[in-house]
Amino acid sequence: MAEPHEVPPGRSGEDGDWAAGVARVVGDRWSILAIRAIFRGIRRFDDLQEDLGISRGVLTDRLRRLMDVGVVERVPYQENPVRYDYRLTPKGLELSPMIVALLRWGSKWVGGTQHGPVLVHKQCGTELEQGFWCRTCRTTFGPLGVGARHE
Amino acid sequence: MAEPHEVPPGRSGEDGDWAAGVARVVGDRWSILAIRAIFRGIRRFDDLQEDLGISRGVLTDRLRRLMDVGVVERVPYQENPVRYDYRLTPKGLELSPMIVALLRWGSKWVGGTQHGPVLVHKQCGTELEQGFWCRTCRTTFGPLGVGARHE
DNA sequence: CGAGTAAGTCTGTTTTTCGAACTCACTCAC
DNA sequence: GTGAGTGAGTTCGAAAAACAGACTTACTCG
Repeated sequence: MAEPHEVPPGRSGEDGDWAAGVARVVGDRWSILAIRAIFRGIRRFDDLQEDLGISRGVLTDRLRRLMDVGVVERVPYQENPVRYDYRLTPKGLELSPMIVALLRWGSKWVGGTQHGPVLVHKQCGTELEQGFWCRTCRTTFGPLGVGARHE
Repeated sequence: MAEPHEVPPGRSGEDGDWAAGVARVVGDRWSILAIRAIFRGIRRFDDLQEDLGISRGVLTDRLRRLMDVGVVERVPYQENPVRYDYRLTPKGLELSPMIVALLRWGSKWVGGTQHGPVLVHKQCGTELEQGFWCRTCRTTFGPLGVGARHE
C-alpha cells in the first residue's frame, strides 16, 4: 500500500482555523469520548461524569468548549432548580461518520479478541461498510481512490 | 434530528482498551495532525516539525507513541548517518476514513468562507460522498440508519 | 428536619507541554 | 582539514492543563 500524497497539498500550518476548530473537537481524549457518550444517549452531567470517569472540573470545561464550538447544546429539562440535558447539535451529529470510522477502526485494530458491537444497517441488519461513494460511477472505493481538487 | 441512542450500548468505561488504544491515536491535537501530515506526504522529522509548528520534544514523543501503537513506522532512507522516513503502516492507512470524515466536517463547519481542497474520486473527478453502504440493499445511508448488534 | 439529587466550583498536587538551546554524527564546499 | 550545514533528536526550567475529591447551592421528597 502506498501513501496517497495527493490528498491535500499546502502546509498544515496554513489552515490554522481548520486546525483550531477541529482540534477543539478531537484535540483531546475527553472531547471525542464525551461526544461519543452523548451520541449514544447519555445526556446529564453526572451520568457523563460517571460514564467517562472524568474529573468534574475537566468535564465542565470540555462541555463548555464543545458548546462554544457549537457541537453540543444544553437544554433545560426543568426549572427550579434548572437542570440540563446535553445534546448534539446538527453540527455535532454530522460528526457521526468520524465517530463511526473511529469505532470501526478501533474494533478492528485495538479490540483484541472481544469485538465490540457490530454496526449494522438498521433496516436489514447487514453489517455496514463505510467508504467513499462516487455518484457518477455508482461505485464505492477505498482510500487509494481519493484525490483532491482546489477550488 | 434525533439522537441515535442505539449506537453502542454499555458503559464507555467498560471498553478501557478501546479508549486506551484509540486515545493514543486521536487523544491529543498533535497525533491526528501528525497523521494527517504524513498522510499527505510529509515524511521527515524536520519537515513535520516545521509543517506542524510543534515543539521538537513533543514531536519525538508523539511519533514514538504512534510507532508503539503501530500506526506509523520509521524506515531508514540512508545509512551514515541513519536518517528516517516516517510512513503510515496499513493500520495507519486504514485511519483514512476517519481523517477524511474530519477533513470534510472541518471544511463544512469550520472552514469559514474559504473552503479547503475538495476530495474527489480520482478516476472521474466527481466530488466524493462518504457514508455507510449496505451490501445487501445496495444503498447508501446516513447516521440515522445505523444500528448495533452484539456478538 | 434530614437525606437525596443535580450541576457545578474550589483546591492543592501531579503531568504535560512549551520554546529554545544544545548534542551528535555525518557531508559537502572550499 | 576547517567551517558551515543538515537531520534527528535530547535536555532544561517555566507555564499550562489534568487529576481526585471535598465543598456549594438550590431545590424536593418523606
